[in-house]
Amino acid sequence: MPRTNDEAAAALQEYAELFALTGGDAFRVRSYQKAAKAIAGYPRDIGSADVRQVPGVGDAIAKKVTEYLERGSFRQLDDLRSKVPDGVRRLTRVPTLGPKTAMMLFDRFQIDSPAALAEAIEGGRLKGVKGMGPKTLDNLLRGIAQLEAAQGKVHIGVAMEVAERVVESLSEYAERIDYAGSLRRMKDLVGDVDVLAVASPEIMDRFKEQPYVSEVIASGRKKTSVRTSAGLQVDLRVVPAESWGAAMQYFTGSKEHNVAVREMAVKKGWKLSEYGLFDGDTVLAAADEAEIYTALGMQYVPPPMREGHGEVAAALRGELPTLVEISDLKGDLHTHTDLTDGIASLEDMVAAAARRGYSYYAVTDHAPDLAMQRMTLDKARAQREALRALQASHPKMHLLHGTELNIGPDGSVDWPEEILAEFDVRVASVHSHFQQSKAEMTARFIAACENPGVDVIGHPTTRKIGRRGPVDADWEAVFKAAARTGTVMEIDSYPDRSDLPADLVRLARHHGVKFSIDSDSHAIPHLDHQRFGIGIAQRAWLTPDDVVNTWSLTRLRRFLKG
DNA sequence: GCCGTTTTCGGCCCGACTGTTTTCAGTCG
Repeated sequence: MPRTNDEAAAALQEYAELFALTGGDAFRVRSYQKAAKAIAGYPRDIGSADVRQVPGVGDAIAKKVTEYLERGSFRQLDDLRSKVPDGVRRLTRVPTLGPKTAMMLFDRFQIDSPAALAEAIEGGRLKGVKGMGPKTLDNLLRGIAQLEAAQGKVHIGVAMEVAERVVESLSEYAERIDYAGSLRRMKDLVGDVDVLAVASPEIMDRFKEQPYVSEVIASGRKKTSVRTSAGLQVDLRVVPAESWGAAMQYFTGSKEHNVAVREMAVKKGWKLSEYGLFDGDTVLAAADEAEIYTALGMQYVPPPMREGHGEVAAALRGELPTLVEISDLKGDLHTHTDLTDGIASLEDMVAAAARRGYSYYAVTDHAPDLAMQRMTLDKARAQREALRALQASHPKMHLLHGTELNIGPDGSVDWPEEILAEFDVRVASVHSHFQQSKAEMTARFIAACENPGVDVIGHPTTRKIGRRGPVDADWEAVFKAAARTGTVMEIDSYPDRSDLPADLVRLARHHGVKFSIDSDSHAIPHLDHQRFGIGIAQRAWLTPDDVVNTWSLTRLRRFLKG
């Protein structure tokens, strides 16, 4: 993963936001955003490639990026950063609060954080302000509450990038090094990153020197805690080589899982700690994590299952399911191209998918009802022809032409059944009217499931971590409808979506629903995101049989409607 | 600020919803 690209893209995105906040031209804002997106999704490292090759990057942006690569910022960004307090930018994170309102709140009321805004609303300071009626204020308060719910945590995509970077940057100083904690359990929200190392204490100094470290919180011989530039806390612990496995077991958690495992040890008259499994002074297991589970007479419990949801009892009975693995996936059923809001061409996306060794691959660009995408039936059909023509160059991978439909407020989708029948895969997703009542939303999803032209419900809860909460629906009723109609529920692997989340996957599976683990790729690097979807699936104890895109194409086609 | 098979200027992703307004600004996907 080209990290330089992500960082440069983040700087440009920040610049776009600041530029918008200070009343900059909207078309230029869009240019910066477009370039940021293109750089983030560019398959080559812009540190070594010419950034001008990236579509949407011209002379002016290339100059900014070049300066950023040299010194970690650029002049115009520094200027705007000094003009706009950080808190104003944070204000725009509140749903329904955009740049105009944020700037007004700062200029007129010196409000510079979501917390200050909540205080001002509750104190009645904004009563009677033009454009700020009771409903608006109420919505803002709810938005702030939502924001605070995820506070201090980041989604797995951010945490994984930090963790992998820490591990990579320190591996030359360590005999062993790996991340543990909730990230290893593949939780969708991560509060901090735990890294364990077998190394000499000098690794702590090397750690503190890393460019991604913005603040050292605490530092000793055994443990150092830092905050990274992404705002995430990382704890590095040096552990003895002979207790590596026990330390991984202990620091991977969860607390509930560890309590249950330790109880097993106690029942046998043994003791389990981060240093090993002991019978008195005798070491029964310590260096190897799996041996600890074996010594306790149970199956090895994969980290995503370690949540205290009965996995210890199941492992003792030898009844843990065989979890779906990334290598089981035979394809991807939800991806985009630059025909709509993706940034890579059909040819490039298909070629990248082929390199992954898939047996099948569906292109599912947006359907017309999402007006901004300017999709038409003619364009979709032309894309289908182009895809069929590409098939000859990819003899090992079956190309499927799909679409991502929009589920309207009443549950209907973009096209009538006879048009839907032309597509190989029909994903249908909610992209509007997020505020519907629970009853309306439930009826909406059920109607979509009952549509014979809908195969998969895409990113069902429509949440965006840190930005938008899930829609309200009676999921039990929706899943029953999905199971009854043979409608697949998607596990959208895009890390800020992680949707369905694991608890809902578990509920859906209980009702007999099948799943597809899709990347929802909008650029070539996004194809990698399926690993996050696999994490969700494993947390929900899914087996390959539960996941339709582990199946052969023949079985998949038989299962899909129409 | 970017871009070009109407190419160096003049467009650029469009339309709908929400809450407010009395005709529309702001926000979103």
